[in-house]
Amino acid sequence: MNLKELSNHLGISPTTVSRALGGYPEVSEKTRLKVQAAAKQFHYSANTRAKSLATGRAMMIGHILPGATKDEMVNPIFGDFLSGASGTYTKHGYDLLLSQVASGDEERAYNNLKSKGAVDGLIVQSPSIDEPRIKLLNRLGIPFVLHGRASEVTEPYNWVDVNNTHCFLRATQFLLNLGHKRIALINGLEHMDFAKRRREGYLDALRQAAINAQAHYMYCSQMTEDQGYQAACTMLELPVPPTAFLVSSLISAIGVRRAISDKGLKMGQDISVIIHDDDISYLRNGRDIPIFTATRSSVFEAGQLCAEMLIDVIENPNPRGDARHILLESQLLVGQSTGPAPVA
Amino acid sequence: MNLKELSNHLGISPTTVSRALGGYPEVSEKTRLKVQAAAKQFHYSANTRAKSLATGRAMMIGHILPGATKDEMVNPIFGDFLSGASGTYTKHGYDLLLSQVASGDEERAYNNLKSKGAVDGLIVQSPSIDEPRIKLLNRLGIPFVLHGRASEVTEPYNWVDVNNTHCFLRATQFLLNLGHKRIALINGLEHMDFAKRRREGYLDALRQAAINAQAHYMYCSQMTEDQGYQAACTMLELPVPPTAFLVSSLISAIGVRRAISDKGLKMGQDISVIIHDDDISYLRNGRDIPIFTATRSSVFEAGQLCAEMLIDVIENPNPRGDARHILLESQLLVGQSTGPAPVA
DNA sequence: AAATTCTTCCAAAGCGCTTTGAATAAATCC
DNA sequence: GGATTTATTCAAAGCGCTTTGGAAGAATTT
Repeated sequence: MNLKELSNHLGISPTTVSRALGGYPEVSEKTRLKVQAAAKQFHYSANTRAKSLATGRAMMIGHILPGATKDEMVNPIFGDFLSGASGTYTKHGYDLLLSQVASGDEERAYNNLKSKGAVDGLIVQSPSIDEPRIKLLNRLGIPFVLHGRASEVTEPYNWVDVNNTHCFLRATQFLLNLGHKRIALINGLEHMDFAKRRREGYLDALRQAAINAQAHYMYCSQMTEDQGYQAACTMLELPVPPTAFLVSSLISAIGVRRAISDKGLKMGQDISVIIHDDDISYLRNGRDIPIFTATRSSVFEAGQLCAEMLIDVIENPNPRGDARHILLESQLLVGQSTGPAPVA
Repeated sequence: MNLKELSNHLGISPTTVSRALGGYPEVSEKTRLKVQAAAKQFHYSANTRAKSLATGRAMMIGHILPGATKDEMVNPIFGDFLSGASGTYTKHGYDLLLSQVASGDEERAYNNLKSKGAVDGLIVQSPSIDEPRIKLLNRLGIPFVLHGRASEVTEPYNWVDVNNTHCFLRATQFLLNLGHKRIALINGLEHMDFAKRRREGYLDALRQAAINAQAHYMYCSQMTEDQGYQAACTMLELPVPPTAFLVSSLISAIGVRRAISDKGLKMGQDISVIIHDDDISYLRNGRDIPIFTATRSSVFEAGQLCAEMLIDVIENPNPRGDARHILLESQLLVGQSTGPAPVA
């Protein structure tokens, strides 16, 4: 059933039907009700493609899925972030287009997305320190919101980010207050912006406590269970091993826990661990009492916020062109994985 | 730049330009090359909405994201499955529309998706034993492929599934051969089809070995770390605890491992564990030697296969209407989590 | 050389919607 | 009561593309 058929059936012009359904004022209440009833009865809803062709608005937001090959890892936060964003889109009448872009092919892909008129805006995730996509998208004039920030990029852009530096500053201080002096940092890939900021927070806290940072207490890699395990094993083998770990992800921390227990040590007693917890739905950090003491910030909510910001940017483009920002603070939740530094 | 502008620029009619770019034969090689060059130069690519309005094909596949609320868990396999599917769509010129549908609202939502003409087909995931969406989509006449099967649904539908029964039959036999007699099953939610099939495989193997299944050795729940932990704790507290666990997911198994080590036991020695491993990119089951002995089947590949099947269904609708099926077998990989049953 | 077939190109219709500008009917005014 | 508003409704154009049905010119046949 399309507009024409529906209007024929009702004996009303397509114009009026369209207006009645669109909520325009220049149509009497009587006809509006009649039209709405008929639309419901026949399960009529306007064809998206025709509608957006006529209006020039795609009513679609693009998200980019990294990795065209199996080896490129899907970010574990991906699902929950998407879930948050998607709910917001639905509420505002937008749909979500998921596009896979091979790294290196961004320019062509984004250009294409724009010229095809497939999306009204984009969400960009996992920025590196000098994220090149910002410049690219600004140049192409595609509205976008970045989930995270890019320290070295000076041009303006919209972002939603967690205060990573402050999170890790607090987490480190928490460990210092428990008497830990040898604190290790198991972080994400070095060129990622969040990893850089977390390291800064960690280093700031050490500096304030007049403790020298040690290179062999710092590790950067993909945040997998296995990498966490390897890193922790290596560090626990050191002549002077750390007494506490600061871990950038729950998944890595699971590996760290495995290393600790393999070594016959007890987490929360012999070795303390603090993680950053994205509050992923399928990877809850314990039930009542968190397994890991954690700085927590929900990635689901971040998805919602990014989506809302992007819709706002699309629907109310700022004439002055200044960018929107949201900086989230995280909670510091005490769990079972931290305790006073062993006196040994 | 749109078709008209491009054709004006070239001094060629829109018709010819469209055909040249579309690869139709009724255009000379010379003009085709000219057109292609100009298209590249001006970054022209056809407006998706206009194109699909004209052709009647959306060139879009819908995936449904469960859960409009934060409480509904996002399936951990979601990202990798999507990644596999998405790559396949891109290769075939399709895009992926991700839609969030509140449970209970399916009928309206699917109907809408269809009448809006937003998608050419759908992928349906996580079927329950009597999955009602099959009937609904068949009735609506929307092409779809189910990832999984629905035991109690008799009408035809297309599916891609792992041979869950056989996987768990083999896994159980593997444990039996190691001398285990008290084998526990920590499974997914009871109404899920995969959970039912895995239980069947498990029960079949026990029956063949003339072992009576024990209700208190079987547990069903969401497959989270915490649930795995709780279930394992409970069972290890039994007067006669199991000597081996069969676990439906790597995530639950991480909880099981935690329970085992909390109890002061050693996995692979005191207690054996076999899991089903979906080979998720961010949750690799160890590096060289698997941590957990596992039945492995890549969900990334399943995504690819579902996508290919759906595109085939859309592009070559079977006049006889018979359904397509792919049944995948999994590998049984031996890792560090299994060993002979303790003699005690 | 005229008739026929290809080859290559184009004008125009149509996909299903929104929206502008105009027309009609009803209501208000002087 | 005729002129002017106001409230409703509609016809038609247009969004950017594909595709049908020709048309013009070149190549082939008789």
